[in-house]
Amino acid sequence: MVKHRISLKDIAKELGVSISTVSRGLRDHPDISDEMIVRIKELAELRNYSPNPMAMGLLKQRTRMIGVIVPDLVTHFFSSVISGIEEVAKEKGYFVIVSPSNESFLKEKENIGNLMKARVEGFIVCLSQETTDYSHFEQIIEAEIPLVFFDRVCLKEKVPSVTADSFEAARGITHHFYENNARRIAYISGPDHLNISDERRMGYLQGLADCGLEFRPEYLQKCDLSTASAAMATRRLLILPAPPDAIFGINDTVVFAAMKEIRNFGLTVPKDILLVGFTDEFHATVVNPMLTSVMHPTNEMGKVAASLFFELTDNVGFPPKSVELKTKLVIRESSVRK
Amino acid sequence: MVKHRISLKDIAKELGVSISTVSRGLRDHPDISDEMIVRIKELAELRNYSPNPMAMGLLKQRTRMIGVIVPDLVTHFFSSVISGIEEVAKEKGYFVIVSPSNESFLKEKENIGNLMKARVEGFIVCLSQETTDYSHFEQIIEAEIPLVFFDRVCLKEKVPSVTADSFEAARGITHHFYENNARRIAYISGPDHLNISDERRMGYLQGLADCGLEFRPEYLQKCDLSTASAAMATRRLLILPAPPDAIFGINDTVVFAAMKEIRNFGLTVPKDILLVGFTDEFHATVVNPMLTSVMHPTNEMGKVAASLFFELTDNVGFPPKSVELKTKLVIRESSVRK
DNA sequence: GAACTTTCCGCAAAGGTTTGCGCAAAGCAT
DNA sequence: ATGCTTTGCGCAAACCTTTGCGGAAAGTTC
Repeated sequence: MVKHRISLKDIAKELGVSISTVSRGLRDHPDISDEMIVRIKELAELRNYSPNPMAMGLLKQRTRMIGVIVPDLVTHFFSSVISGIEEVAKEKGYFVIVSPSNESFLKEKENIGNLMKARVEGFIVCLSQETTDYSHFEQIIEAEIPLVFFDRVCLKEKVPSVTADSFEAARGITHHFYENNARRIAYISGPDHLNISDERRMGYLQGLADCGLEFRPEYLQKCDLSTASAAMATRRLLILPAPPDAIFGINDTVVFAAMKEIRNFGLTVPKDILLVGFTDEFHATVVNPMLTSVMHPTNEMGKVAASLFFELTDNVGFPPKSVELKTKLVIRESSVRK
Repeated sequence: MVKHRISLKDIAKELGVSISTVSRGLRDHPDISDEMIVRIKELAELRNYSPNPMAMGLLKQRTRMIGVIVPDLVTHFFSSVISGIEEVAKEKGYFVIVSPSNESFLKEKENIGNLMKARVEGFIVCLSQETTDYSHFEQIIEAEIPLVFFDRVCLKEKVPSVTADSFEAARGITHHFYENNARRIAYISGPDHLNISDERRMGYLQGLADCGLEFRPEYLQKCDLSTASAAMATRRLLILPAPPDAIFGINDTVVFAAMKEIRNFGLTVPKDILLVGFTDEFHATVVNPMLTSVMHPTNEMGKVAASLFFELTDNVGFPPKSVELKTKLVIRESSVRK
């Protein structure tokens, strides 16, 4: 059992005053004399007093905790978004509890249930790839608990969100491929219901149309964001009679897996196939050749998500905002033909 | 403000019984009749009641939260360790609050201060690379709060810990290099005060001695675990009059940075330089050539750390345990010469 | 000197839950 | 009928902090 922690009662007893005097003294209440305030603060400091958040929480019905649900931990993308969230949250005196769903719908629901039980004051969420049923979010909305989505979002008419300009980014990639003499351009997508999959697919189609290229269904392959299924999607492209001469994937991890498969096939990047990813992970510059990728303003995404969150507590009843941040294509070796 | 949550009082009022009856009924107390228990549970379920953790916490001085401090989020290593911790913690009805220190001593201290304020029931910690002053941990020990270290550890005589067999692993790497005809073997270390740095260095030295190779100080370069300093350490090796023909690094991220530097230098792996890393990240199989690395039983490390944590609450006063887990060298292209 | 005002404290209720202990009613033994 | 035991509840204290409001003592005004 933990040693007894110092409470207002202990301070009060030692100073020979009441608990309410100590409580007010620590908060510079005008009813308390300056002399008394000094005595109280000095002793509190000496005794290493800090208020008990459970008592405060019980009284004010506040935990000062925000639940953040991400589908994956091990990417710079999410790490940087979380950093942005924490920066804004900390300014407001809030904790962030990160709960990875590991791309599992059931785990996502379970995490939300657990965080509800822990009485977090609200949620900032990026959907798992399996999530198509949003009823667990409807319950949060129903309970009037603040909720914000980022990157992979849903219920935009009810919940504020911050995303990236995926459509334009995918369109830009397709243009970039075309400008590097690629004519058989493929896209390895994720699950259809994810807004990022769909927006990138639409951008890809628009890009093809822009360049006067015909859409070929066999050049649009899906995977479930695992490296194994990404490898299989790549294989399906490579064994085509007229395999693609350029491929982009829904994120860098998918493209890393594609890169392995291309190499296993005895082909080389960029000579045989141009390659581009999304999210610009650290390893984009480690792999050989270095990977062209779409850089997201991830830290800003986190900050915007947290700002939207705090705006919610101030502005109940306003229509939810949707913020779209601009991305940038970082061109490296993998997508350039001399 | 959040809508009113259902409390025992509400259930009691609706059933026309007392709060203590409802409280006991929900817990199958023998003083409460079976009939009453059924009525109470049915209504609680219908009203979606869940106990308020702040009230419980105030009463029992428990938060059911464990603070987990890791130096870095974006590696499969830490992600998998955290998974192991969470698995055991969840079995015990506990939450895990993950606080990354981002390899910063000050951030580590701040995180601990914040988690103390949040009244987590204890800590499971992996040291930041900057940590040489352990007074913030001494304070935890002093307060009789459970504390366990993993991977990068300190205060082993006071605090239970779980590590990997770094000495044997480094020794094995050195042997492996030797068996692949490397004779100028280098090690890119981390900060000296980290046990993993030191143990791997000792294993390296032992391995050199085993193979009848002379230790050359210029083949032992240090970095601070950032990719920039890893690149510089690599450069210092490459510009030597007799540069190494094999290099291993303290972790995969360091080795990925080395890989880039070697390529920038116009050299190739493994033809010119054999390469090996630690922690066997996912990208070890993406990079070309695929990287040989030391695989750690990370999920088990997490489970052992959490088990040690819960043992602490049961067995106060016992000498702290030190568990060392076995690693495995996964041999791939980067360290094999035909 | 009396009446009124100001200063600077303290009491106790409240948040939600657990639990020691008390009590009324029913059951049982003599 | 009486006395004892068992059953099945309820009361209220406790955890820690904030805060509305009350009150004693000092200060001010007439």
